[in-house]
Amino acid sequence: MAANLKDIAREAGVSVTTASRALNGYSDVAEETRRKIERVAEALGYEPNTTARNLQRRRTDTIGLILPLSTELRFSDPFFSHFLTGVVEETASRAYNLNVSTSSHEVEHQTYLRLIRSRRFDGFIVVRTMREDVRINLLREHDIPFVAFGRTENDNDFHLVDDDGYAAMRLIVDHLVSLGHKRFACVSEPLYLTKAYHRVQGFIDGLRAHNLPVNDDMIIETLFRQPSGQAAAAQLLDRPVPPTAIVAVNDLLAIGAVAEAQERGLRVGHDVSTTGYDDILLSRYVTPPLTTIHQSARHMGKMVSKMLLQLINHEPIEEKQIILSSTLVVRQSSGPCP
Amino acid sequence: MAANLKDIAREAGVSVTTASRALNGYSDVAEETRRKIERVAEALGYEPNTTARNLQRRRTDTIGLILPLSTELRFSDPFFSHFLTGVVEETASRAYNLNVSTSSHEVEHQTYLRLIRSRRFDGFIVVRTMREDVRINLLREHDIPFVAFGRTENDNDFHLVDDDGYAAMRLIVDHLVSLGHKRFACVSEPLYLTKAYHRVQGFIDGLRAHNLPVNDDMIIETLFRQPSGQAAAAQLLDRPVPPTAIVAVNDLLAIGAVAEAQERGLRVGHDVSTTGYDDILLSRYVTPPLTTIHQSARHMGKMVSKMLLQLINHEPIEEKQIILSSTLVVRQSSGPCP
DNA sequence: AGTGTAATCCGAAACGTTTCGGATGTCAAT
DNA sequence: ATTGACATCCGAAACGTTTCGGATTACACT
Repeated sequence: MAANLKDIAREAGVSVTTASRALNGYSDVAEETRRKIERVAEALGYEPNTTARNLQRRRTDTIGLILPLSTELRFSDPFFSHFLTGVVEETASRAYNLNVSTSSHEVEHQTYLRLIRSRRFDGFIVVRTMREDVRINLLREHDIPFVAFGRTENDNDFHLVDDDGYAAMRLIVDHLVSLGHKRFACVSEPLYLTKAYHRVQGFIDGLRAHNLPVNDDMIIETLFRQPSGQAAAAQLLDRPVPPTAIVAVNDLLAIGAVAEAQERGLRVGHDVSTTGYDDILLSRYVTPPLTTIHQSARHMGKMVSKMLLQLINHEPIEEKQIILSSTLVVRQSSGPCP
Repeated sequence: MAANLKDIAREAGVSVTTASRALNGYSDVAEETRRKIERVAEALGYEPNTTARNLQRRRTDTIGLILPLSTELRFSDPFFSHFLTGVVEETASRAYNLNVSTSSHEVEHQTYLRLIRSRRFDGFIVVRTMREDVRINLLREHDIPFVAFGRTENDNDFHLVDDDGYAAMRLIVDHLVSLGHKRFACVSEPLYLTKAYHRVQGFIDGLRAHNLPVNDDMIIETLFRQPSGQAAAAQLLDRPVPPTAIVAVNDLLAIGAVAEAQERGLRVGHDVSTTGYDDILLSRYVTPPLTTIHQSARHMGKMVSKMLLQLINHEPIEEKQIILSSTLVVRQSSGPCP
């Protein structure tokens, strides 16, 4: 039903070759012939069959983004959906396709192997990097273009964009220390995630820099969202000597912690201070509004995509690694130490 | 570098045909040969080239979802990102690919035409339906499988999933009337969106059912997010006889309205009542928590995808149109009429 | 008349897969 | 020896595009 090149060629009285070359702007076709072919193509509603073209060109103009869905689907995370917005905008603006899929953690290795070998994507965006990341190793071995959103623990010799969670967390600690806090706790996502790990390291080194004691039970490693934050806060506040400052590695965890404190009749920002990270929309509207770290998820999504497209098309890339610094936003969830 | 069928065939000492048939489970290949071929395929890390397979099969196992990006990118909308989560889950679980792209409103017609003709997708998910929807007309003309998330104004003879915004809005009005409210206003997204239109109709008919007056200036048509809601509320509260109940067609608009009321020193839930729609995460955590309509975005995303996959694969579909009823969630942003 | 050049055009192969329509060989039954 | 049935294999075409390497023609210049 849909017209193909053969139809055009027949209708215009030329060969398939000439039809193809005319429509692709080659110079060895007469102006008049070209116009004729274009007229026919227009009339028949011709559009090249993407699959056939991809096969011949040995590229798909498609990039893949595989969401790791482990314990909790990371996708409904507000921060991540902004990131994705940036990715979609950038890829669409360069006429690339974005393919979104999921894979559970257990089969991630096979999934990537299958996707790489089936030559479906010209490149990958790797999100939610882990300290030891099998996906990144795989992509490197196969020499497939990719850009990671985040780092791994050691060998970071690949293209990536990340925010400087370590430095940002030190800002948080400095801020709380300046408010007089001395008893700290940290609520973290799983530490196999590089992002969480860096933030916790920043937390620890921040305390050390102020000669404050650091010990293991100050850090609670849990999952990603409010219920986890709330449970962690409950555990902390039950202690004989509870912390006065609870530092969470993301906003949702902080919001859970705030809820727990409030259920116990504590005034957040007075009796206890809590901070988040990401500056999702929510954090401005909760009560009290959350002190947190602002980063532009959408912008990072754009940067990652842009770099990947440059990589795929062998365009020059200024910086192979981009580490963005994020800023502290002080709101009312943090206040002087009681 | 990546092995193809020819490599396998050579290595296993059979023809390409036999290699293909062996790996695709045809019965006319000897058990021993099959095992040999499978061994070779495994050893060479063979995975069929998706593009070549797609070309031959005349299908791509890919569905398209084009985000309309008009005045405000609808994608960072929390409700929508949950919807997308459902879509991703469902498509991935059936080994389909999901392709996400954007198109600005002005060129939507061309974009769809191009995508349809280039045979890139086996089907489409149409989101954010409009009362007159050119995309739907186009897809119908070309006889391409698609499922819409939402209805159009008149001819709805296609596959769709929607929530019953009309009925839900009547629940809202009933609730507010039972609290004694008489002076109403409605803050709406652009009315060319069927969703907004239905909700506003429910609002109007709800008032009529209670013999309350309805007039044009009770309804403010604006954009999608908090700033628009705030501006609309400002306009409403500036009136000589301001409304006591402000009904918004989504949560973000309601949150903007709440902010405006609070900046004027009004106590929301006492001096003025405000309601939202969608029950996004945020609405539970704002102060006061928002009375709203709960719908499961993720579930709807799953249903839309499921129906589309059934449609593509000619599986039986129980219901061509699914209209889900949503439930009222009463929180503290609505209270007795002062 | 022969040569060179430029402008146009096109046949055929290639990308990697699937599948139609046989071909070949074996073996039992006549 | 012939036939039929069955198991196993494969050549070649097809999907729709791009592109390499000429082929053809026209025309100007020796």
